[in-house]
Amino acid sequence: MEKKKFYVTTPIYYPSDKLHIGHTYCTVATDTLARYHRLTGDDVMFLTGTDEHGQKIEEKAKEAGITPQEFVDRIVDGPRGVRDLWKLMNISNDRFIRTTDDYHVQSIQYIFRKMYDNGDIYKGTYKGKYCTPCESFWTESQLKDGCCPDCGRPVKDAEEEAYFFRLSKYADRIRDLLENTDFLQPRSRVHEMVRNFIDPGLEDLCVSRTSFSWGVPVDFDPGHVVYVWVDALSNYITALGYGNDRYDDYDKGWWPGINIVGKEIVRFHSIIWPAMLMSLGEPVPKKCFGHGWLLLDGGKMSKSKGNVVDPYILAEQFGVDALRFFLMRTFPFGSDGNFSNELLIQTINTDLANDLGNLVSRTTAMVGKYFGGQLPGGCRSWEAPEEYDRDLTAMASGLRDAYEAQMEVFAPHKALEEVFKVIQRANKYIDENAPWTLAKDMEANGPRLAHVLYNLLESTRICGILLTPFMPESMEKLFVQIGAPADCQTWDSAAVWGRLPETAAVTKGENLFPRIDMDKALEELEALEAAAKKAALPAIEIEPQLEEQVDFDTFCKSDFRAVKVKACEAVKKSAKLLKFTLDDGTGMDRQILSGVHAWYEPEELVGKTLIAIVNLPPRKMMGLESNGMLISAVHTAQGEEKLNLIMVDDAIPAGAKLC
RNA sequence: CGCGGGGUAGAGCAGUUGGUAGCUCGUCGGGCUCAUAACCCGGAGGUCGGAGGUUCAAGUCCUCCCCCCGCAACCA
Repeated sequence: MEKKKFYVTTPIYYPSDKLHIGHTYCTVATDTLARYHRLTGDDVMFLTGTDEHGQKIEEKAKEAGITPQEFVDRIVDGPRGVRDLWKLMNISNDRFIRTTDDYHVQSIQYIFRKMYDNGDIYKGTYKGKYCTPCESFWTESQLKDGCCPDCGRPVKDAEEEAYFFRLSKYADRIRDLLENTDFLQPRSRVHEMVRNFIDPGLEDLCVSRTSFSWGVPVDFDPGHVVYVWVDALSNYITALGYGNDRYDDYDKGWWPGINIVGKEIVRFHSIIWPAMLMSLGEPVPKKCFGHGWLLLDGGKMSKSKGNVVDPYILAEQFGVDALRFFLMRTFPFGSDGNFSNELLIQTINTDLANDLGNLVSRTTAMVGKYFGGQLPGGCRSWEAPEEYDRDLTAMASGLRDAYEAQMEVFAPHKALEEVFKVIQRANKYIDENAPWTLAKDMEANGPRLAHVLYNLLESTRICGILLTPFMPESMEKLFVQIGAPADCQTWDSAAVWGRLPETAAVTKGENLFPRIDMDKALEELEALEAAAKKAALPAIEIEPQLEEQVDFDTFCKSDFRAVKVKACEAVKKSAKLLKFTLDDGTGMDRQILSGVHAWYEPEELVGKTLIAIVNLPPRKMMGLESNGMLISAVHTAQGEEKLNLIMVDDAIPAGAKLC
């Protein structure tokens, strides 16, 4: 029998900035789903990628002084870029599409032309508010106080020639798709879409731009580039080979698939995307699932707020599997959730360290301690099972079905809850049997003890299989520790109690999930985040040069002299000021105050030859008189101001004039 | 009346078709010692935002009001 095909996608992310924990959440969720389906025996295709065109990226690249292609290459393929992140997070995507890939561009042109040829794309006039200096069109709603949101200058009505997609033509079919099928999930999003966009009437969509060039060119009308959403949404089929020769999976029946998306882009995926497919005469996706957001302090995380969470730091600090698990376990998929480092650590400690890790640790330790790492044959069965024996085995035996029911309705958090009920039951089972008491008389109780430990191993085996999609690496380690061979790690075996060989070789290895010291970890995180923030700042910044010129005579009025430091001390009650006593060659000591204590200790300056301007009018600082100013070179490094006093060769006599 | 989501123990959250209000952390007390100062049991703590209504029965359904948060055409 041919395997069932399961095609699942993440959105393609917009690489205008580094990806954050929210992108990671979505990708981990999709990965978990893909791994789950592979486990159940489906033939899986898992796609992710990047959406690389558009005005914003064009602008960002310009700011950075590189081409848009160089810019996206850096974020996608560069160090700690998109691909690195997915590698780190152990994402098992089969394919990675970039909208700048040749084959995709070829397909987009094919798709655009096909929709044009069948009459669904037509040439019209785009009317909007135009900001001339920014060369940008804005919608009414984007305007800030009626002005350009970028530069704040007034906008004017303007028109440009553009192509439009007959979205309105498909309004009824889209409404039917949303209201009368289970295409869009969770159901609550349906109402939102229908009320907001279908009810007021779908307008035709402007699908080309002439105001910028970083996009897929409309091949039959130079000057126009394809609207990024048409470009982006199509990736789900171009990656299968629709309209190109690179792949032939579209024809092999991989489409339709399932689109997992964030709630903010449900609109595009549940209205525009199906309409495009209808226009192309292709089937709409099987499902569109709009998951919720991770919030920070109850609000949205955003670059502008400066509160984005870096997945690299968390994965490196706590482990990839722990982070993956936390994301899937803590937040109901489909609604928003509040992210915090405390919650992350707490979840790791409670579920992974205390419950699961400790269960494996104590079980394997006892098998080692009481039976030398191998249970005796015959331990699988027991003549007169206790109530709690039956309870544990019943729960573990039924776990796979309960888990499956939740996974099938996109509720990974509930699937995990089912697994942890069994893990908690197993911990309790240890107490109920008190193996350490049984072990006191091995002759009488050895067989019973072996049976108890077998039940525990078997329970962890079943849990381990079902946790594999969430924490693939850790579960591999688990299987080694409990001695479960490959045929005891399968989906089928998870539904059958007693598949673990009685005499499996059990080894107590490293702790699977070490307990985390909350206070210490939070402190370290804070330091890491601060360091990352600092590293993100420009390495060196210098003051821009003055445009205004100074005439020679004016310049010559400044009297710069070499001066020698005779004495130097900190000014009392001042954090910055140092008091210099200087030899300026006149034979009279000159006193200058200078705010350089942050960079220099007084004693290290004594004897140095510095440069000062000596004909500034005297000025009082902290009650002391300063006669002139010491000259320094100033710049900013990683956001921090740096200052270097100008020191010259000590052979230069005090009072030498600079000119 | 733009649309949507939310307001449940000190904190953070679950509560599917209405039927004794649960979970994690914290807190208090007890047990155990195999284990990662972990595990197991028990207690205290909630008029489920407010008001009204339907019902034998409402956190759950209906109406009105208050508060918070998102979205409103290129932020998962």
